[in-house]
Parts: sequence; structure tokens; C-alpha cells
Amino acid sequence: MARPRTFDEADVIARARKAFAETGFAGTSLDTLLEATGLARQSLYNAFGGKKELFMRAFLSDAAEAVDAVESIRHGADSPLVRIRSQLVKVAVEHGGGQAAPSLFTKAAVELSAQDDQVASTVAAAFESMQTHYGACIADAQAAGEIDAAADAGSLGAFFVALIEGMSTLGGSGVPRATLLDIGLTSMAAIPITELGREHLGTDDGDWT
Amino acid sequence: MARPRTFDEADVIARARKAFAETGFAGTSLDTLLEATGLARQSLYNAFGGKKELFMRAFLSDAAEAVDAVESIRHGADSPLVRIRSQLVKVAVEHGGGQAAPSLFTKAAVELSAQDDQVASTVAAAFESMQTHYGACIADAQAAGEIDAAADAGSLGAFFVALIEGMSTLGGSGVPRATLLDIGLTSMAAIPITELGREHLGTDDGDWT
DNA sequence: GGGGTTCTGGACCGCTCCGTCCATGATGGG
DNA sequence: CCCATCATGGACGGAGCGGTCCAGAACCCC
Repeated sequence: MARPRTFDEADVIARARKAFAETGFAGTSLDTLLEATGLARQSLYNAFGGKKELFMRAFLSDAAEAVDAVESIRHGADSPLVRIRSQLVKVAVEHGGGQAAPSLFTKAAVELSAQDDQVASTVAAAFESMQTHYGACIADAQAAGEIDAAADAGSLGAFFVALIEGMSTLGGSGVPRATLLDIGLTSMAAIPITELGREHLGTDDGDWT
Repeated sequence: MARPRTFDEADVIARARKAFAETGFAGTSLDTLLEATGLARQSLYNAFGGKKELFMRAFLSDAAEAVDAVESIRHGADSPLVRIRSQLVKVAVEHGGGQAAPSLFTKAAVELSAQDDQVASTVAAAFESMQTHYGACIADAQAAGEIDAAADAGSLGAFFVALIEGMSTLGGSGVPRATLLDIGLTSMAAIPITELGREHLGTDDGDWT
């Protein structure tokens, strides 16, 4: 009954996410956005409502993805402790890719948390979810005897949230992947790991034994 | 021989620093800047050269201050290990002040590292200096027998740089001071502290013993 | 294949941006 | 006491901003 769109909405959001991640919200003009997404001025307005709305779509999408990436540590074939290490390695690899653009979630949190209430509450909720996921995984590891039962899972969760945000910032500023990997593995030493936990982690990473 | 200035250059830079820290470079207009600093359009141009130049003055000033804050752990009456803990507490308190503006250094690093070479190189140099200062302080603590001699001082230095950047990001996003304090103290567990080191730290913070 | 509906893209609008110009004001040495 | 010198601030200008309008094109259902 009508002319179909020549673009895929999810694809447009993905491209917008990349553009915003590179130059931020205020630093990305509508024209730049149109070039990056390939769609026409009016199409962007029809489909999304405007620059701010498209940004929020991209931002919310990236925030959800960032939380999901942390949530994934609660499932998997490996033991909880091994999953935490894998997650830290993954963060280091993803944010340490030299020319890779920094995470939009981190960028938006730093740029707009103080100015936009919706961004601020989204960021706060995301941090809380991440902390919860880390804490739950640590609690699982405690139940499995990999981590000292006396450890404060909530504190360690908050600690890891701060750490991965720091890694994201460093990675976006050009710190090489190897350094981020080192940071992630070094941070594991903050966990009071039991003898059983060390066995599960194996002996390939001897730095923090 | 000439009409004297009615403003103090250092004071202008301090006010500009605050304004840029709140809304970033692209998000801070010249008019906003003029209102924040109290000087006239032409005066800003005469004294600094333009928006970008004033920003760089403010940014370089803040970056130097951020490095100095870390450098300070290399001197002091307390033992090296205690100084590290004090520094982490200080970072938590400064960045966790609820309405406090985020650090311009962190904000500029996230916003502009990918776009401006001068910012990128300044940020990289600052990170490197911070890592060196942390590493040297940790080495001092090793020499004093507070930290296991087998620990990798460089890795721990990079780890703490990532952590304080993460704390800065979290603090700028509204994470409360108490949480940041918890994060800072939790991170101390990543250091392989000797029995002597624990004695020096005292027993008032029992979480990570 | 005609008609109604949606998408498209260039022209256009008012606004704000940063930077510049210039007339005026203030100063202190000669 | 006057003039050279610099700071000041209102006015201005070109450029870019985000957003809107509208005529034409593409499509699917009937």
C-alpha cells in the first residue's frame, strides 16, 4: 500500500551508534549522521523523530548490550571464576583494538550524565545491573568453593564495574590491548581465591598466584 | 602605559575548566564560556586566542593536576602502602561528591582522544606518568617489605590507573561517595601485601585482611 | 493500471555557532 | 594634561546547526 523503506532500522541505529561513539552527541552533526547512516534528512526525521531521539535509541541499545555482556558471565560451561576471567579478557580485547572506537555507553555516560536525566538514570541502572551480575557470579563461585566465603560479593561487583569502565576509558584513549589484558588479569588478584579456585583457573596465568 | 586587565588569567582558566568539565568541549558555547568566566568576547580572544586555545590551557592544567595528585603518593610521612590507600580514598572522596562536576581530564580524554592528536598524546603521557608513579610507590613498598617482592609493580600501576579512571567515570555519573570508597578499598586486595604491610595499614579496615 | 499512501531528497528557515571589527573607555608615562 | 596604549563590549558576518516544507518518485492493494 505504500513505498517501502530502503533502509533497515537496526542497521541505521548500529551505524549511528558508531558515529556517536566516535564524536559524541554534541560533536556529531546531523549531516555527519546522514552520511554515516546513508539515509535522507526527512527519512531520519520520519523514522526516529530527530537527532536526540536517534541518539537515545543508539545509546539505549549500546547500554543494553553492555549490560548483557556482563550478564553473560552468569551462564556458561566454565566455572564462575573462569567466566569472570574470560569476561575481563573479552573487555580488554574489545576495547584495546587500537583504532577501535570507544564504547558509546561509556562516552555518553561521561558526556551527558550530568546534563540529561534519562541518560543519567539509564547509566545508573546499567551500573547497578552490572554490579549485581558480577556479585551474583562471585556468589556462585563462593558456593562452588572457588572464592573465600568471607568475601563481600557486592563490593567486588562494584569494584569490577569501576575497573571495566576504566579499561573502556583507557582503551578509547589508545592504551594498547596488551596493557588492558594485563590490567584485567591483575585485577583478578583482588578476589580472595581458594585453592580449588586456583586449580580451576589453571596454571597458564602465573602472575597472580 | 595601558589599561590593565580586570581579570586574573589563572582564575579565568579555573572557571573555564569548570565549565568545560560540566558540558564538554563541543557542548560548551563561547557565550556560555564568557558568562562563566565573566570576561568580554574580545578579551578572551586577546588573552587566549580562541575557544580551542582556552580549552587546551584548561585541559593541560587539569591533566597536570591529575598527574600531580598521583605523584604525591611518592612523598609523605606515611609508609608507601598507606599513601596508596590514602590516595585511593582521596580519589573516592573527590569524585564522589554527588553534585561535583566530573574531572575535565577524564572528560576530555573520553571526548577528544580519538579526534585531537594533542589531547591524545597528553592523555597518553599522563596515563604513563600515573602508572610510573604508582609503580615506583609500589616498588618503594616492596623495598620496605610491605609488599611481596615478586609482585609486578608495573602491572599494578596500570591497574590502579584504570581503577581511578573508572572511579572518576562512575563518580561523574552519580555513583555515591560511599560506593567509590568501597571500590577503592576493595582494590587494595589486588596488592600482595605482606604481614608487615598489614601491620602498617592497621586494623581499621578489616575487609581485605 | 489507477489511486492512495508512504518514502525520498533538495530547498529552505530561523537560530546559534565562533570569530572579527570598531568605537569607546580606562590607564599611566612623558 | 594629553596622548599612546591596551582592554572592553556591542554590533556584525559567514558558516553550520537542527528542523521543516514540498514536489516528485516508488510502491502495493484494489
